[in-house]
Amino acid sequence: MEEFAAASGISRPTVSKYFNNPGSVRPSTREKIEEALERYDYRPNIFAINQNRKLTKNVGIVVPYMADPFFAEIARQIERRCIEAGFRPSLFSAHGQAAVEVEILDTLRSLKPAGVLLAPLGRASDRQAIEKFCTDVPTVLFDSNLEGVGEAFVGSDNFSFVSQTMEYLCRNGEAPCLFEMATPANPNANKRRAAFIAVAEKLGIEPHVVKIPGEGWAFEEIGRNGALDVLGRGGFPTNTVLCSNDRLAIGLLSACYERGLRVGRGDGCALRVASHDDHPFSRFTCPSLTTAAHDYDSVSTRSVETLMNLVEAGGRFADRTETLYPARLVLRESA
Amino acid sequence: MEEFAAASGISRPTVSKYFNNPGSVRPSTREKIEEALERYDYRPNIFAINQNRKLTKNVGIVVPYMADPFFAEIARQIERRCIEAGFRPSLFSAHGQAAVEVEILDTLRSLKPAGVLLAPLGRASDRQAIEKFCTDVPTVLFDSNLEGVGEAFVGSDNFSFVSQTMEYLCRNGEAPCLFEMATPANPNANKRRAAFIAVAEKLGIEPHVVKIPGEGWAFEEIGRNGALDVLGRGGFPTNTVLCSNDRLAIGLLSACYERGLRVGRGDGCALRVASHDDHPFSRFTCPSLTTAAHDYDSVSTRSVETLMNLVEAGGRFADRTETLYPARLVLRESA
DNA sequence: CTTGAAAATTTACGCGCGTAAACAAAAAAA
DNA sequence: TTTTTTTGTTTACGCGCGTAAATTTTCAAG
Repeated sequence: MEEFAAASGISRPTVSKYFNNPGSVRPSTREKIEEALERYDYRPNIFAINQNRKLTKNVGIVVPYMADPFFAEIARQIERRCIEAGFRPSLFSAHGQAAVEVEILDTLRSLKPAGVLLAPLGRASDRQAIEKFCTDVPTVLFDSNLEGVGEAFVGSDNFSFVSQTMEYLCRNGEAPCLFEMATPANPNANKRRAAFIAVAEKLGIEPHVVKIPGEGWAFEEIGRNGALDVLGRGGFPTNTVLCSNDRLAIGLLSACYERGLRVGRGDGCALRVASHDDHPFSRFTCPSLTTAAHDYDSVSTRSVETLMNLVEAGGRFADRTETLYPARLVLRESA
Repeated sequence: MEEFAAASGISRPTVSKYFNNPGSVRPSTREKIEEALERYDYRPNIFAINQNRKLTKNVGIVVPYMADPFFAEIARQIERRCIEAGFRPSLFSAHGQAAVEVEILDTLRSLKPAGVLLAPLGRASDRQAIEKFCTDVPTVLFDSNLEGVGEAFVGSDNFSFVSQTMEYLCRNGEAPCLFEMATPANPNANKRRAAFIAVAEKLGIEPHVVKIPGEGWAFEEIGRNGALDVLGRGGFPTNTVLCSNDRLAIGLLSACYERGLRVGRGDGCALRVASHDDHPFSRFTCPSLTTAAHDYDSVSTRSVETLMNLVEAGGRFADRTETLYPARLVLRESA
């Protein structure tokens, strides 16, 4: 930087100031620096920068399971918005394992990030470890909420998801039963079940819940095996099934196809199937899946905005806010 | 570190040596340090470390499209192996965009990584930018090869993929046509077409290639639209279709379902469909997809091994090696 | 033209560690 | 025990930058 400053005819501290915030120097000197920047391709050493700055421009993004395209997509959007905001995001996936999640938080700590956007594993998470982390590093939770943990939460309104799919299904046919994992990994699943029961009560229908066994994040496999089992034992209690999430539904549809059970809302169909999330592959299932879509855009935008505000506020909010976005019903062929 | 060294009763340079390589100090002093490490939870500052080390322990992992679970999975495996080897991997996705790929390489440069594992976008890549990068940073290419770029390549043997699926299909029914994008993003697609033609010649069958339009990485959508188009114009030239990759096949199966075309090898089936990659969702398509599986394990292991050797060799190999792993045929219901 | 604020410059320090050199101590070999 | 080798210690420097204080220059307003 010493040499580069000499070459541009500006003093090093001013050049340093420029790289911190190009707008903080006089336009004439800014031009001089940027001219020199085109002649020599100098770039400040990121390690030296981060060593001296009290607050780095790093942010961590942690998702529970990157092999789920839903998380890949939301991570992508969040990543870009962070870059646009002038930060350097680092992306991590817990790969469905709590131990890895803790490991990531440890790695993150040493990166001294200005803030972290964390979508926790949920039930499986080491809650204590995450709480501890959040007291050290300004953290915004997204997608999946851990009550009271982190400075804020941004996610989807599970009640909106379930009420929309249920009302649609009830309007056009038999009331649905809920198809879900017995011990869901994700807290959203619990909220969806609660919403299912509440909405059923409101609509005056009986809340059948079909619980299937399984652990981990191989939801398609779990959904498929569970559905094969249910179908083998006499089938579902209703001719309409509402899946807790799309990945379970993908497994269910695969099982129905294998059993020769026609899914859809037309004549000759034995079962209607709907779900939640609008997984990127839901358009390509057979039949295509009627589902409730996340507002990816709002969630990612708001998550990043919230984190930026948090950073500016010095890492703490007076009180923990929860922002929930409603679903958008996507009608396709399965129901 | 000064304080920690004092607390452990060892000099700072020795403690520094310990963190560089715990085995490089005498067992008795190692014990002392690790004892102190349990009392105080000291961790060296990563930025200060990287600033001073000539060679960092960082490695970059770059994939073309993280929302493809295939890449998410292989990235996961590579990531873990790097950690096991004592390195600090950073994961990046080009999200299908060449500009982002170049941006990533720029970011990577400033991380001064010991090495980089790069799965390039392929045809869309800015070849010059990548070549330039590879002269600056020791790089091993994986999954998709750019001839002559990087110090080594590790991937799958496309000929093995195609010959296995074709021989299987021809043994049990009509010879297949190849279903592929007109301008494939990935160089593997070109190798697979070449293999298709070569194997067809060997088997004495006519090499029908059905090319469909489309750009980008939304393969399912492209496959679906292409297939709908083909089916609308009188269908495929044969009753057996070999897709260039599973994601196209997922789109094709979706189109067939919509058109009421029964896919499979049994009676009453109009079409057999097979493919390549063994995409994580291929087990859950309707019908489940017969395909050729990558040897994930070997590719990821070998990629990391190769990079480690490269780093030890000082960043250059005498000659560029290409390691190809054969496919494993996975028989399911679609063919 | 004067005045005062805004912006640059000069000078200087320190971040937390790697690393080299010279030396002392401990362990292994003779 | 003595010699050799290995391992630690002491001392010292520098990496590339952020940042603070004191000073000077620049620019806009009066």
